[in-house]
Amino acid sequence: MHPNRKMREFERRERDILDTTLTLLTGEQWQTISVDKIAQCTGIGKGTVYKHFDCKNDIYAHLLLDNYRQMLTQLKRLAADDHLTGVQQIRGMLVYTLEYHRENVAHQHMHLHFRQKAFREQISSSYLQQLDDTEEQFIEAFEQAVYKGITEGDVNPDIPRETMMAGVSATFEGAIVMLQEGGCCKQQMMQTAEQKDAYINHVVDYMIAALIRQPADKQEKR
Amino acid sequence: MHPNRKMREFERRERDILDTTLTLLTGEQWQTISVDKIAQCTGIGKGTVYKHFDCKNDIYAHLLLDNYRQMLTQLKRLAADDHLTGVQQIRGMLVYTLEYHRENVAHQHMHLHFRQKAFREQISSSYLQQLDDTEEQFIEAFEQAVYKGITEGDVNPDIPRETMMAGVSATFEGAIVMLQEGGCCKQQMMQTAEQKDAYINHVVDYMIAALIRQPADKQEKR
DNA sequence: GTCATATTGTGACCGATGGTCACAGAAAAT
DNA sequence: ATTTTCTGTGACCATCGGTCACAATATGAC
Repeated sequence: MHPNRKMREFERRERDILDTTLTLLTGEQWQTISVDKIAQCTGIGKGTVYKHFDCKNDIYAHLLLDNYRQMLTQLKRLAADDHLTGVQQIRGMLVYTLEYHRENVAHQHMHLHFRQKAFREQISSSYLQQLDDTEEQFIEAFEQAVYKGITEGDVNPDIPRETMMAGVSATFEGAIVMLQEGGCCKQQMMQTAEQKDAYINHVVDYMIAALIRQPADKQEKR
Repeated sequence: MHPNRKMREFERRERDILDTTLTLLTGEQWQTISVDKIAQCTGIGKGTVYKHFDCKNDIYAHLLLDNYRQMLTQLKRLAADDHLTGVQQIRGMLVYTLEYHRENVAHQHMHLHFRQKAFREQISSSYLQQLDDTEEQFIEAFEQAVYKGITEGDVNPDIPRETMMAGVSATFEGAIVMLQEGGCCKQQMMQTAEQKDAYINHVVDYMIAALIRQPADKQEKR
């Protein structure tokens, strides 16, 4: 009983650290939050934090992983919903994920941090692998919906899979970058929630259109 | 004569700092390069560096600006080339810029750094403005080519400008992220130059096709 | 209840880093 | 030759991520 209780307390402590960090992240940037501050706000010593995480960025990685898993659950739910057509599933996935990023600025920053080589190289390999695995599952869920769309005759089956995935994932990744407030040159373009919503709709329309369009080589004259 | 000579030496010194930094960047990441190291490798004192740049990241911003301007020159050259159709100009611009990122890993990292809110908030406002201005000019050159493509009947004029630019810029921005080695989940997908080249071609095809395709709403059934 | 042992939390400490500034030394002016 | 101006410098500071010897607490034996 006792060792079990200990373990639960240890895990509760870890949750505390993560929750505290999340709270701090609503008010300031990751870079300005020191480990000492996290420890103090959690009400523990700095050394204790390092009993739970190997390095500062592992805390960040853990939070990101939590978010990824939450999103993945929703994506899988969409993929399993047979009331929807493939294209509707695709649209639902894209809109859900982009809106998630829009609503959760801290997550936006985490995601972009994760794309930095230096960050990926520093976090524990365990976190790196889990994060990559989860992203892989995003893609699988998406491709499943695409396949459904093809069998239903909506998605164009002639688009090479590489071209399609290269385009869609790039557009998606870029949209997250562009959704940042002041994250791009046209600062005034992405301030209000309405503007961001409009942007999400445009970009999703663009991606959907790319999936259902006729093959490009019949139209383009080089 | 003397004050002039002084000024020239001062500027030469600045070039030295930048060149040294660029050299160091081929071997290690920006985060692991200390200002002290830059100063020592340039053969000057650390304090002198801060006579030229207000903060460490300003050096990075200056290098990025140099690259942006170099690219802009080429884009403008393409936009002014009347031997090319609008679509050819568009393709040239996209391929050139993406290949520039592919060949210049240091620039890739600079560009992604620039997308981070923390970085944009720290660098001098002068650099921020110049960088944003230059990006704005990228878009102008691109839109000029698109307009040419429309008048030539290749680019679909019915695509709402917002949808088009939202999609293209997102795809473009995302492609840069994806081009990173180990920058995304499928590590093995983007290692060799051939793979990256193939990726660039796919993603450019995708973007071009998006510009010349028929309006989406006539195809999609919601 | 007491002592011995094991486990876990802690904050002083370390090395490194970005940034500052008083001052030395060179150049210009007189 | 002397004063004045200006520029380069590195010692210095504050901060931060990370470590570890030790303290505090829990566990177990008798």
